[in-house]
Order: sequence, then structure tokens, then C-alpha cells
Amino acid sequence: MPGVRVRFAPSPSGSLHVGGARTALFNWLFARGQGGRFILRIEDTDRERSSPEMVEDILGALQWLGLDWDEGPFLQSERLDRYRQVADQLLSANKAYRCSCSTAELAAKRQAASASGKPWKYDGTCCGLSSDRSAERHARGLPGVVRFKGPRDGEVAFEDRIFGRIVHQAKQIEDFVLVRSDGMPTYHLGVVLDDLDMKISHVIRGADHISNTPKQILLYRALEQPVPVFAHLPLILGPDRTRLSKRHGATAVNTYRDQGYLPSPFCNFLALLGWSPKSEVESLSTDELIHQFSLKGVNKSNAVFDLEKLSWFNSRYLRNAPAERLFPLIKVELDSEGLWNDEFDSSGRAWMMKVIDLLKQRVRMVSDFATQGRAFFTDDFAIEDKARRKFLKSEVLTVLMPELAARLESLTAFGLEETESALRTFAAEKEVKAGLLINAARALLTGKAVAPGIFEVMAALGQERTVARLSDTSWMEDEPRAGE
RNA sequence: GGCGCUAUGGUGUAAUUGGUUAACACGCUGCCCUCUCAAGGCAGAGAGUACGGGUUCGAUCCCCGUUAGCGCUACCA
Repeated sequence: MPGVRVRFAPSPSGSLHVGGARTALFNWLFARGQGGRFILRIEDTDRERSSPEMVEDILGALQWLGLDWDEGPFLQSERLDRYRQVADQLLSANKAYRCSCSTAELAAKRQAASASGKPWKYDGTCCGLSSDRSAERHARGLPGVVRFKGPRDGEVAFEDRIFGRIVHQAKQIEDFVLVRSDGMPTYHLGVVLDDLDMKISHVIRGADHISNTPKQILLYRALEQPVPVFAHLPLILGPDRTRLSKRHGATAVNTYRDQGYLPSPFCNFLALLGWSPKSEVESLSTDELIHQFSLKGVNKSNAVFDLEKLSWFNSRYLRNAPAERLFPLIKVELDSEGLWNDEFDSSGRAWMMKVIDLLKQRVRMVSDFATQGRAFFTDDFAIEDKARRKFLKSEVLTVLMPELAARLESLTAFGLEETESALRTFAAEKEVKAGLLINAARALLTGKAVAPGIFEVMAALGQERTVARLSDTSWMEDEPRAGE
């Protein structure tokens, strides 16, 4: 479908949250799949809440996700003249009027209405004012807003691509504000004009905008312009089925990035919130998402954000990714943990790849490389309590481990076969189970109760470090430290 | 309160737009593998489709009501 133009239009009043990311993703997938254009627009007309820092934050999050835009970012704050021009046009066409009701007055009326259980909607006090009179008041500098003058009867309906036909009665739509008293346009004026000017063909946004759509359609009518296709996305909720908020844990995309989640599995997971592919295969690359995405696959009911499933996607991606691709990410991680060594990228690069392949098998997030894999990157690591309790409690180990170390030291080759047969032979001689020695070695070599296969660990560590760690007897005196 | 929308296992979603033992994935349980933990393999528990009425030979699917949840109800988006 050529001519497809979609947009993502966040408000920079906070960082990009998962709901916004999902909306951006669906727009992007749609654009890419249809050969259309993806436009980025920043809706910063609320001067109180918007900040340039948040714009940067949002752009950064989109880039991280890999959602590149074809046009923009356009800032609404740079299009103020345009909004005013159209507001004036509406004013002179008698399709809008100036209103000088104060916020306090309105609040009082609203209050009174709700106290008596009556529905409230702007009562049109200023609508009746003659244009001369309101122009005069405006000229006198009386603060006020511009309101849209809506129809009193008839219905406003549209065919939502996801929700189907939505109908509202015109009489229940109030004369909403188009221009604030500070001269800034409101959301409704802004979106409609921008979507028009930017020739947006499909408005794909959160379902929280369904109720706003009729107002906007009224505006399109007043401007005598055709309306775009609307497609509203079901919302993302927290585990308790209320709107997702900080209360439920992380909501900012950047937090997930910082915790070690990766863009590809993150998008894969997000795509499945409200959308499902035709096939039963859920694990999809970004390219596959692009090819399979369609608005028809989007459902109407709200979805709960399930961290467990996200983690599964992430660990699965990590496990299957080539070490080369993971390397730069791990480098950043090790660097921030003070574990980076330039040799890892030069003489030790091949070794590094081997270690990554070993570690990636049982990792959920990138940050796990630094925690679970610490002992591979530095000799400065502690034996965690759990490993000590599980694997080092047998008395015989105090004499066996140094002996095992000596045995391994005498090996002339240090491959998987050599170390394994040496250890098993030794265990047989001493009449202990190989597992006892293996697990003790795990604790001593990695400091962890969970690690890759022990002979692979030895091979990765090398003979020298392996022997050194196994013969070091300081662990025998150490008291288990709390909190490890 | 008013208006709108939604409702399939714990979670995300399927189900030739009325005919299935209601499917898949995450999670969960057990077993196998085994040096730990994952991964993998195998087996399993878990929904009769929110509830109540219709329409129909037959409803997850169509209609009505109820309930619940969500959204809008701002000079926020």
C-alpha cells in the first residue's frame, strides 16, 4: 500500500514507557511492512510538563529499539503560527469562539454538577456572546481560550480498524478548547492539523484515544478535510490489571535497556502484546515481525505485561546469538563493572568468544555476564555462600582439593578429555564420587553454585589459573559471609 | 455520575467470520539426561470460553441484560 504514512507522537513529559514503545513499534512495523513512511512528532504543547531532556530520552529509547524514523522529529512548539492561523480561520468562520470563563468558574460549575450527580459538559456560556463583544473583550486583553463550536445534534461515527464502528452522539461532546489562554494549541488542534499537514494516512495509537476521536473528527469536518484511518491499540496493564505504572516495576524502556534486555527480544515480546502472528511460532526476528505484522492480527482486549515472558525471550535470544554480536554489549557491561581488560579485545579476543559461548547458555540478561561470569574476567571474586554450603562442606575436600590441583598441574595437555579423565581417575583412587570433586571445583573456580560444565570452565580458565585456584587453601579458614 | 470500549487456563494469544477431545507460547508439576544450573527430551495439571437469558438442529463465535475491568469526562496528551 503506497502512500502509507504513519506517525508516533509522544509527549515529552516523561521517558518512553512500554506502552508508548509498543505503539511506536506497531506504527513502525506497519510502515515498514507496507512500504510506507514512519514519522516522528513531538507533542510538546504543554509547556509545564514538557522538557528537552525527555525529548532526548525518548529519541534515545527509540533508537535503541531500532525504530528509525523517516521524517522528523517535528516539534509542535515550532508550528505555533500554523495552529493560530487555523484557529483564526475557524473563529472567523464562526466554527469556534472565544471563551473567557475562568478556570475557577469552570471548576466550581463542574464541582456543583458532580455534587448533584449531574453530568457536566461546558455549558456554552461564552458561545452566545456576539462576535463584536468577544472581539472587544479579546482586544482589551482579557485572558481566554478559543473553543470549538460543535454541532448540537446528529452523530459522530467512525470505523476503527481494530475496534470496528464507534458511535458517539454529537450532543454529548462539549465545546472543547482549541487554544489555551497562553496561546498554545491543545492536543486536539495539534494532532488534527499535524496529521493533516503531514498527510498521515493511518492514525495508530493507544485505545485511550478512542473517546477523543469523535472530537477530532468534528474538527476534520469543520476544516472540510477527509479523516485518516483510525486504528486504536488495546492498552498494556500491570499484573493487577490496572494501568501499568511504576508501582508495578519498571515502565521506562531505558530501564530495561540498562538492565540488560536487548532490543530484538524486547520488540518481539512487545509485538505479542495485543497482536498475534498467523502462525503458531511466536519467536520472531524483527524482519519476520515486519513481514507478518498486520492490523488484522491486533485484538481488542487489554494485555498484562508479563516480565517472565520477556525474560524468556531475552534469554532465548542471548543463548542463540553468536558471541561476536554479544561482544560489544558485554564489553560495555564489563566496563561499567570495572572488569574490562583491553586484552579481551586483542590477544584475548578468541578466548573471550569461547567464554561468551559458555556463559550465554544460562544467562537471562546481559548484566548476568558480569555477575555470573565474574570469575572468568578477574581473580578478584568471592565464593558465594550458597556455593560454599552446597559444595564445600565435606571435610575430606580440605586434603583432596590441593591434591587434585597437583594432579592437574602435572598434566601436559589441558583439554576437556585430559582434565576429565584426570579428575575421574583421581576420584576413583580416592574412592569418592566424581561429583563431589566437580562441584567443589565449581565453587573454587567460579565462586558460584551455578556455572557451565566444569571441564569447560577449566579449559577456559587455563591450567595455570585452574591449578592456582584449586590449590589455594584460604577458603578453608574463611567464614561464610552473610549476604552473599 | 455520564459516555465509550472490553471480557477464552495464572499470563500472552488461537480457534475455516456457528459444528474442534477449545490450540500454541510463557509460567507451573513430575520424570529423563547429568558435575551444579540452564538448555533439551518426555509426561502432566490448569479454561468448557465472566454470569444470566435468548436466536439456532447446534454457540467461544450472533442478540439482550447483569457484573467486572479499562478508557474519556482538563486551558494533559
